[in-house]
Amino acid sequence: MITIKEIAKMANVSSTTVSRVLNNSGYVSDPVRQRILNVIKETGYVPSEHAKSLRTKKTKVIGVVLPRMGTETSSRLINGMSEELAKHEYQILLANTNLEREKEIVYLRLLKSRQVDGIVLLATNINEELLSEIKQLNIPFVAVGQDIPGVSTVVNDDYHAAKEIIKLFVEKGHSKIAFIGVDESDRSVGYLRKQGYLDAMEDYKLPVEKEWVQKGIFNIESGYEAMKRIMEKSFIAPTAVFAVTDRLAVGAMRYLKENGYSIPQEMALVGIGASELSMYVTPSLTTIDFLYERAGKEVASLILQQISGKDTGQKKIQLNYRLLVRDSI
Amino acid sequence: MITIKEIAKMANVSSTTVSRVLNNSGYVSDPVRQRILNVIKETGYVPSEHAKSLRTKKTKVIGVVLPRMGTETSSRLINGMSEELAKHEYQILLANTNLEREKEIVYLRLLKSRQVDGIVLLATNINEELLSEIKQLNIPFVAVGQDIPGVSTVVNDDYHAAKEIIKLFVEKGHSKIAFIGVDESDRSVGYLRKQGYLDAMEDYKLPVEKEWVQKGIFNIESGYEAMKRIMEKSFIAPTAVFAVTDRLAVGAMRYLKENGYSIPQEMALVGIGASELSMYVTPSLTTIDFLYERAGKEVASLILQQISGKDTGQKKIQLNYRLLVRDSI
DNA sequence: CTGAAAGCGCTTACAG
DNA sequence: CTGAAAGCGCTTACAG
Repeated sequence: MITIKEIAKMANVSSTTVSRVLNNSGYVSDPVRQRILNVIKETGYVPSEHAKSLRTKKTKVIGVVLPRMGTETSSRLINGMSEELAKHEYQILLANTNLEREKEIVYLRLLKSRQVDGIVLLATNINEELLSEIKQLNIPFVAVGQDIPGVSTVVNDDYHAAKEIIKLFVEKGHSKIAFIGVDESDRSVGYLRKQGYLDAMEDYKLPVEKEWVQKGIFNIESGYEAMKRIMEKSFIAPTAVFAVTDRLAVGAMRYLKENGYSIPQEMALVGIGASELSMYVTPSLTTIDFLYERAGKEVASLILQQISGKDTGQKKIQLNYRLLVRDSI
Repeated sequence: MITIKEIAKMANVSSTTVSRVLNNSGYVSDPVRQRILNVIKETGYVPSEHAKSLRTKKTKVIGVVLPRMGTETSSRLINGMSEELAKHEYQILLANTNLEREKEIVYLRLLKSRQVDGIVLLATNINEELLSEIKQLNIPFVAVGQDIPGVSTVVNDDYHAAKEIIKLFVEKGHSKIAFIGVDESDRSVGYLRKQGYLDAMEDYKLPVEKEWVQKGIFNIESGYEAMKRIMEKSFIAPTAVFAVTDRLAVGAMRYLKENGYSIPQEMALVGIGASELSMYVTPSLTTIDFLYERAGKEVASLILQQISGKDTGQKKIQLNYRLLVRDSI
């Protein structure tokens, strides 16, 4: 590794001066600047960011803790973020927990030890330990996807999105509406979407049979199983199903098709997520698009604000959604 | 930021000793070690990786330059990589070019300036400038997806995968086989897959009508258009189509369905990629699964080997694929 | 078993 | 307009 000192020697100046041309700070005469620039080009010298960070206390890196790569949600979010961050010459240091919950805390610490300028957490759930870790982190921080008390967050409006779906069903004439959810320890997807469903049903004074409310995990197969339970166990068969994710909905759809139910005539179906899949299954799935790229940009702006110290305290941003009405209803 | 010095003072020892317990190196008496450990826990002290890197010249970070987040390919690759890297406590510093080609070089330099221990490039194409940049990078480096001369690479066996598909068609009794490709400046997807098609056709002494060979870009819409051109312009209609990506195949499928062709009876269809989509379109798409998670792990191992100096020079790894025969053929 | 000191590669007052 | 020197937070010979 070539250093600033060597460049200085080669250009017959002090490292101070080299530093000045590197950072465009202070005065440097034109001939000297040219000389230095030439040496830099010839040698292909790149200054060490570590030494720089050590002095300046800035790294231009944002740490991102995420549960899993490759879900459309995280991909879209990260795309949005990295686009916005790139404008300000920030980069992303990834910490992929691969759904191992304990790793969240480990990685938060690791990122801090790397002196990242800020941390973004794509949160799937919240627990006491995580919360207290976040508190004592004491660096710019934004949580996405879950509303964590005391910190800035960007969340979807899960509750109203769910209500909107029930409203759509009712407008289409449905009154027997089943529900496929996930565990409520996931506050956004599990709890809030379910609450939206239950509250909307109550608003419309519609009964909810116990068997209509089933739970899966985040994959297609469990949607299939949940739908199966609904159809096999219900005393009164529903005419519509709201699944809290597209994958669950697609699983439900597969069960229905395999068993000869026509969609949407015999059973209407709605998911959430606007996954690519939802558009290409047959019939195409009615779903809700949360604007994740947009969310990513918001997150980037938030954290950048905190870093620059312009932040006026804790912010809660709730993003809009779009209802995509397609053939499954 | 609390530093090692302050810890030392609080524990009434020198920073040397603190460093020793931090790194489990050298001798430290048990009582002293306990005292230091306690102070560290109380204060929540985390050592600065920058200062560390500056001294040790190691960062435990691998830079990854990728064209776009969120394609299944890159997601699966990164998942594979990050899993393997995590085992060795390495992290990933992301540089997302968002398909802007000039950024590749910019990011390679940036990553180097961040003293990453190695760089992985998910390459979409190669040009002279990029090549010479890679040459003078002079740090552990692995390219994925394109065979770049002079460096270690992990690539799919695009050529034989394409041949395999034609073989499958022939076995099913087809002889009039059309092709939807992409621009040949993409050596793997564009050139090699096309070459595989052409060579296989020649091997079987099958004619290739000029109109049967069409080109799209990497999206569904262009597959639709390409299929349309094939059907409208061909003097002799094909009975089978090989599209070089699943998205192109899905587009082609949509055109065929809209225009009343039954699949696979009137037209057989095969893609490449094993995208989630391919499984859930109707009919399900026959495709080739390149083992991307596996590729990610291989890449991680390769770069780790280079870093540890155990590398025995340039390596070329060609990954296996699986043919997934489904309903579209 | 423990510590003083040098040094990693930068930046930044300060002095001239 | 330019440079000498201190210092960022660590680690590591070296000495005791």
